[in-house]
Amino acid sequence: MAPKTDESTELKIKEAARKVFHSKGFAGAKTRDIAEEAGINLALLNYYFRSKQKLFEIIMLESMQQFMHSMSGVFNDMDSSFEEKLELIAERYLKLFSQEPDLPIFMLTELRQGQGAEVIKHINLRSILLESYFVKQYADLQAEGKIGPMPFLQFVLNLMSFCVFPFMAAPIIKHIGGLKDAEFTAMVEERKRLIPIWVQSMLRAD
Amino acid sequence: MAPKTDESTELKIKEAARKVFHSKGFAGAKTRDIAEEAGINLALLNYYFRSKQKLFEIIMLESMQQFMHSMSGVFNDMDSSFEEKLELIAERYLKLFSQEPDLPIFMLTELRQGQGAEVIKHINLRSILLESYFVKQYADLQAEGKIGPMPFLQFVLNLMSFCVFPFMAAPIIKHIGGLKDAEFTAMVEERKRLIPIWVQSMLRAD
DNA sequence: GTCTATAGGGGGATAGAC
DNA sequence: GTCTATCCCCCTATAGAC
Repeated sequence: MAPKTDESTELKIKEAARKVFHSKGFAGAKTRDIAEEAGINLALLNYYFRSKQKLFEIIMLESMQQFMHSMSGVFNDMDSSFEEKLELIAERYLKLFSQEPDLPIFMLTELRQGQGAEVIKHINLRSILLESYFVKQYADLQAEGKIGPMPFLQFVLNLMSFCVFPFMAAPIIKHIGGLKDAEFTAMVEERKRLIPIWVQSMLRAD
Repeated sequence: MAPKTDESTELKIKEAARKVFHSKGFAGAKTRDIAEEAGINLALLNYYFRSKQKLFEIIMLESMQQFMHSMSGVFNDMDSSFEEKLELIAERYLKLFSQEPDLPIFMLTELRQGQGAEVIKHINLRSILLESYFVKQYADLQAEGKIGPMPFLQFVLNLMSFCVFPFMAAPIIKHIGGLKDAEFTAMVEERKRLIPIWVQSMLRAD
């Protein structure tokens, strides 16, 4: 076993903070919960990250980057077609959210309340999305008349909602559908295949 | 000015609690905020509703019922066709969420954390949805081969996500799209028209 | 019913020993 | 760098006057 260095402790705390913040949100998370989850003392948390607020901002920023990193790679890949990108996006996001099921609702909740509202400004989300190669491919297809006139914003909104919503609504879905975890996973798996098909049919609809 | 009766005060408090809980969630909401919002003293809140927890459960239950009341009426209407129901659902939900933009994320967040998890069991969501006339119409259309084999659960999931997601992601959407409130409203308005079209095209896709 | 005042506890942060 | 002990504020809830 390696000796406990600064960095390993810092990582343990961040990992614990991520878990607790994601599942309980900023207001619901207690620094004592985080310390316990990390297997360290409360005082040590403040030694590494001056305050709960600072720690939160780091977690929030990294969560956001994790979210976007999955995206930007695909969005700017010059070697994949538009159709292939649809498959890649569904594949990647559903996989990410299967591993981090609390991530979507955490981010949307905190962005809407005061806590994360600042973070969004420090990130060039807009340019990543609207100046990507994906947008160009979309515009080209529209110019060629191969897809309908749906505004890109509506299109991305729909694509994202297909990926994100099942995880946000997971408790209700399991309850209504009477699904066990394995069946829920199977449903998500099926969506990986269907989302690109659905999206394409919508693009040709109006 | 009418004299302040019991009921008017109780209503004022509930109204204030709804606002504060919806925007901040259970953990983030402070009883002092609610009292101030209601224009009454903190002690009075506990006089009417023994505790924050009890008050929350009432708000949660009523929010859920509000959500489902919009739904069940349409779902069991014998006089409207399947296609008409799609239009009614989009129309009603987008209108509801335009008035109560915090409602979706509030409910999904609280259902996923401990607070609202119990409430879901006291409501026959499952029967309302899965035993509705809407389901029967869906099954009939499938039997006649007029729509594809998409499982009803996936279908409802998609329909709901179309309505709900724009409001949950509103801050990001406004930021990315550079939309002012009026433009956001216009986008939602356009979705009222487009959602039924999109859904129908998906149903014929696979 | 409605208020003021306050008890009681929980949670964030720090002092200081090791 | 890590711990124990503790401060202190804020929040929920109640006691008691009106």
